[in-house]
Amino acid sequence: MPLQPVSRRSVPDEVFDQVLGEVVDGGLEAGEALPSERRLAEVLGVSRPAVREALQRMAQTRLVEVRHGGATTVRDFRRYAGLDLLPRLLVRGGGLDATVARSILEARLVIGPGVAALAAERGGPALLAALTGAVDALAGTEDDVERQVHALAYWDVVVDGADSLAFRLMFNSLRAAYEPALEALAPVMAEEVGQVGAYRVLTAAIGEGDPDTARAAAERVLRPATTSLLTALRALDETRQEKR
Amino acid sequence: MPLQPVSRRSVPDEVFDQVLGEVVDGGLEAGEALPSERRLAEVLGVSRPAVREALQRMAQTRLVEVRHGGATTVRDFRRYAGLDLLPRLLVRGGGLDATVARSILEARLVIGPGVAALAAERGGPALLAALTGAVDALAGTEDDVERQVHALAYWDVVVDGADSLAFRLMFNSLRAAYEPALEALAPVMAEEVGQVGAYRVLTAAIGEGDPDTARAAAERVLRPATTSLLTALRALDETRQEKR
DNA sequence: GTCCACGTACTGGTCTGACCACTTGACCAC
DNA sequence: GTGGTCAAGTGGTCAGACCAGTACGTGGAC
Repeated sequence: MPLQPVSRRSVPDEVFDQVLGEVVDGGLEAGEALPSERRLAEVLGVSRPAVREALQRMAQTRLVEVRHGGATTVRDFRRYAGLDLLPRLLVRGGGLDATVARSILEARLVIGPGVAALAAERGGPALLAALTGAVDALAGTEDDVERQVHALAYWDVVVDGADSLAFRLMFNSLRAAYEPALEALAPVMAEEVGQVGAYRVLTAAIGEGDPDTARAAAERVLRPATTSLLTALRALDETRQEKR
Repeated sequence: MPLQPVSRRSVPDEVFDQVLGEVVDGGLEAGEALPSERRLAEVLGVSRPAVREALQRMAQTRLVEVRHGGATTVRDFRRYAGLDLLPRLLVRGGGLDATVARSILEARLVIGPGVAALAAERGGPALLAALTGAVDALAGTEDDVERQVHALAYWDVVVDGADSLAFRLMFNSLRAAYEPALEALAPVMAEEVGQVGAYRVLTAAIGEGDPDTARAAAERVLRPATTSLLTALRALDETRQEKR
């Protein structure tokens, strides 16, 4: 049995999550005013510093605007929130949000080839060696979860090779959304991470230093699973429509 | 003279910025331990809650790891930080960081066409109308700063049309990095935002609903300025090399 | 009557000091 | 060695106080 570290949620964490939930799940509309810190503290049965900490974190994420002397108001997260909010929006309301999942798949399909092209442009022998190592690790296991971990590590190397901070940070944010669901996604991602051959082709293309070839190879890695997942999501959506 | 709202930096803000600076500008390496909250409070001459608030915000950004009972340690921001850190990294150390600026331009060139393609796929007459309105606004001014604002608003509409939360959040993060420097960038961006014709072509392509045409049109909008800016950045870099 | 100044009652901002909960590492008994 | 114990240091939380800024009603000046 894989023992898990016990999770100890702090009081401000709890408050943060509750307020966040109200904001992203629609309990509080944009422009609406939050209760005062004192009032919130009273209602939630915690101290004011705890509430304060949570609200400051909300402000940092651009989800609320706090004005000294005035009320703290909710901002439109669709308009202002950053990519770091993605994990939270993906699991909105219990299960995965199909719309959000779709958007992540689409984004991946756009960004992956772009990063691969940059990596091909900039990478040298060292990058090729690192990629080869990563793909060997991928080939060395049969377990779907492990394969996903190795595939993620592979892309990590690609992003490093692209030598782009913007893409690196994007990748970090996307990974933060992806990793928690990694085990649950094992069955649906098996198709993709099992294609060791496609990864080898991509590796060779990047190694050759030709951006266009690398772009195409990356698309060949990502496209199949993306398409079938999008189809599955659409079917799911239609099922839901019928239920109404 | 354009009066600016006075900036009232709060104490935790100040602490946050200082610690953030230490972390991203290399004063503190990844893995290193921060001074204790009490010690930091003493050294900075502020109360412990103020320090605490700042550190919690650092933790939220995945820049430090705080462990109850143990020391707070610095994490590797290149590996864990999200896209929301981009603005801060762009202006590292006084001026713009050329490497980071380059990466943003490259990312823009990858994402813009991708978003345009999605918008073409999904948008209807309403999107076309909104885009036309945005491009008309762009055409209606000669001022380079205003043009940039309108171009940004235009892309905002495109992103809306793509109906993708992931791209929307990415756009928000990138805009947060771009907007503060908007005025400073007016001269170098003039070339791009002055090409009203290219925007009209893009608008028409999206309106027609053909993803590939839209992708190509978006690239024609973004490519020229991207290329010349990248060249300029490279030249800048070489100048700096020679100075050494 | 209209308008503006002002006071009041609220909001968030900050501090102090205390105590609890947890981790670490040294020490000690086995 | 192994495991238990304890003290010291760390973050976690709280209560209460006071400062600083904003919103709004009320009054007086015109």
